[in-house]
Amino acid sequence: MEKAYDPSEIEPKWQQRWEEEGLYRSDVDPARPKHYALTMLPYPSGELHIGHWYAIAPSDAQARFMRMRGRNVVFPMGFDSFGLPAENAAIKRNIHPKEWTYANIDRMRGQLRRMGTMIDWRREAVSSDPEYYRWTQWFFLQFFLNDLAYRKKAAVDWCPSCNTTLAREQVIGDDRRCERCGTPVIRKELSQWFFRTTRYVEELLDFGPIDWPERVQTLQSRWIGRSEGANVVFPTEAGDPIEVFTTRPDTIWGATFMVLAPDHPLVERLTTPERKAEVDAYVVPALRQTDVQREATDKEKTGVFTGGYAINPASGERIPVWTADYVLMGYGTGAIMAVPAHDERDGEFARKFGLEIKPVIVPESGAMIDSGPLTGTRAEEAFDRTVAYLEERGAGKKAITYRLRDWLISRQRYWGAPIPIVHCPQCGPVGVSEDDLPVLLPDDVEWRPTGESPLKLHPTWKNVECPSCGGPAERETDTMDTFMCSSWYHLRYLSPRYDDGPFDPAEYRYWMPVDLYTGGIEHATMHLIYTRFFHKACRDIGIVQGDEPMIRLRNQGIILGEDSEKMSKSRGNVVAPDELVDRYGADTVRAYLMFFARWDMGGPWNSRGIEGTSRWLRRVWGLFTEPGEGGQANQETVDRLRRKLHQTLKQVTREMGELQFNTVVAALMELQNEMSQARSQGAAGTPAWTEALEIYLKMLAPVAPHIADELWERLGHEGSIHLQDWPEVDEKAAAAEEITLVVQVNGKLRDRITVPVGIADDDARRIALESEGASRFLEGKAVRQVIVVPGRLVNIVAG
RNA sequence: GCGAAAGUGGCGGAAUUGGUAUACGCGCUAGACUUAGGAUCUAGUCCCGAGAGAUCGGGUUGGGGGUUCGAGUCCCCCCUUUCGCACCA
Repeated sequence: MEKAYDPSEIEPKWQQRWEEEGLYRSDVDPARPKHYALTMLPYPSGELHIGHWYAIAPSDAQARFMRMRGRNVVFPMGFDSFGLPAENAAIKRNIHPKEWTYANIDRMRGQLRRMGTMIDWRREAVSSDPEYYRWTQWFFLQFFLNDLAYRKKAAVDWCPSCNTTLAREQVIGDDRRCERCGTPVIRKELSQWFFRTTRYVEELLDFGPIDWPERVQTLQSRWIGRSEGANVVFPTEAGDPIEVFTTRPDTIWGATFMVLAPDHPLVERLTTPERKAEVDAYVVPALRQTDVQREATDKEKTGVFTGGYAINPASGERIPVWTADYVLMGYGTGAIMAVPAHDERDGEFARKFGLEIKPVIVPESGAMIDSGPLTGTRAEEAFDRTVAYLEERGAGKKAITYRLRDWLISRQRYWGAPIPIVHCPQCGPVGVSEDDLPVLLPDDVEWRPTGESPLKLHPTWKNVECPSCGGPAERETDTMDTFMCSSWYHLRYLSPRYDDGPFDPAEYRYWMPVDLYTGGIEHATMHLIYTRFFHKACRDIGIVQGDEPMIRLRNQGIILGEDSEKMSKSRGNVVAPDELVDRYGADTVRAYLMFFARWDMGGPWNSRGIEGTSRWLRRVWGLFTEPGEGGQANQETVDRLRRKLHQTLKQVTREMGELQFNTVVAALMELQNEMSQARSQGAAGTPAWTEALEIYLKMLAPVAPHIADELWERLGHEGSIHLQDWPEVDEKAAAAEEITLVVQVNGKLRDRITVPVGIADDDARRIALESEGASRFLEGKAVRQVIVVPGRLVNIVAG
């Protein structure tokens, strides 16, 4: 009696053997076409959850498939290991962030090995390793030297009690209090480092060279937020002109007042002495709010009159200047011309405060009225003619504005890559010499909450000589945003221990760009814009080649809990992959994750559903280990087996390429059913049976790599199945000799007739008309038309 | 409010892109086999009606309308759910 399928026995065995044989090592090989399969690296939060499995295991299957298709595939892995959670966990558990992080990495690395992936662990990169962040710092220096990094003041949320900067998630409640001590936060201006992402806006909007989901393209486009319009200058009575951006310059004759953002520098200068008290009383609390709060649409409009007046450069009218929080300093010029007749928000504001509303556009036609010399201009010309008019008079010019702002990379945090800058009283900010990298993050810091950045409080760390003049100077004590680390990890994977640069150019030339990048949609606007920017910036500096880092992107969906709610510890609906692996084995978990839902959609977990996948793999095991029934198969059985086999191969080949994993597994289940049936009809022992067994295992190999290798060995093969070539479809075998011709009368199904595959249209038509099912419904009716769809159906139109 | 995606049996989902709706799996029903298991195997399982029966007829892809010989698929209107964005001038 053969042994039953026992994944707990075979899986560790094969994992060990793969490791010993170096089966998944991938090296540069110019003789073979490469395939760089990349999946987003995890944050070492503690342990791998089912969402990690969902992202990684099907990606691994696809990479394995590509490898069998003849590509030299690299599928690397690493950890995005800097970041705030390590500091929070450290404070909560009184353990050093480094210790916490590396313990988690060890644990998660072990879990990843149990998954049975083809990860080449020699290429592992960990972003908090000095040999990694040395190069993160190096990239910063390149940006600094090439005018892509600069410093400016920017507001942060600040807790005046803890005396520290708070990240967005550390500020809680509508009244915006510090999560630790409950003190209301204030906004504080600090000098911080920015990258010039805005230099690349236009190129970032071009998705032509890459195959990315529409959804991601839309999200990025909206995030970048390109608007065409005009900048127009309004003189003021106080002297300083106000510049505004408008997408509707053609409504300028209807601009009856202006609004400045509360933090606009001109608010103070335009405010008249008698209005000052009221303006101050409005502006100060307004600035404490977040943009999100200020931008809440359902909120009633508020604002105050500054007492100042501007001149509308088109109409020449004297119009009042207000300040209101519905105008944002961060967008456009931080000031607007208000056209209450044609802008909903301005209209609402004007009605509330009794300001003049002057229509200048005919609602139906869009033509301009009451607009001085341009009165009567048709809608199509309104924009261009108004801009030309304003340009002639030096009052404005065409302009494009973007929502996207430069990337703020400074973090007033400990657990991150130190910014490699020295502040010298004589020379200003000076880059650390490349030879002195990495600027090591010291371990001996006071990382408990003291109210200051740990690096600032370190007794000696920040004291250095200026790299330029040699005088006494201080290190920058801010660290870098972790998105900086994750913007280039795909490059470090190529040569994680390379010492002469961030990556080995030979490896780069062979492997880049990434051919398939998989990961969650949640990174659509941050990571995926930053990494594209990073690549383009590096291209212009001369570090990398090509316009885009990742050619094809695909997103997996989210697995919800069994209650259809988002998984969370507090809800108690978290699915633990380790328990599933203990019970069913990694192959079953992998296969079920590929089967239970469309991969790009995700959906609620079903703990009973996995039984079906488990059953299937046990049946597959039986197919290979139980002796076939006696008897001789007839030709029909053999033909049917081969037809199903090659049809399945064709489908699986196409769908693995398209990442349609659920139907791949369904097709393999169907073929297993067909093979069981063929065996009971005596097919075992025929050449077709042997062919079917081998092709079956090769198709199974990417999905369930352990059982496939085990059964491959039991078939008597030397060497791993994962080194085999993907089988070729035998089109002849796959082709059906007969088809089912569907007969419809007036579009309704009336009969099904088996006919030869290449049947002539006339014959199909005749057979359909004569069919029993159709003739029953044709009695007493005249046939008006017969539509023949070759190889499919005949529709008889009668009445 | 704007944008995107989705809505198919009791459930997860399939449908070669305009041509047999409900593949595959879960669950359920009945039976077989038992060394009684979280086992395995066989048959059945969209709804309604007729029939002892193999079958036969009708209906069905959130709702309504349209295009078409033919619509789950295309167009219009509406409803619901999920996810983004949210006063962007």
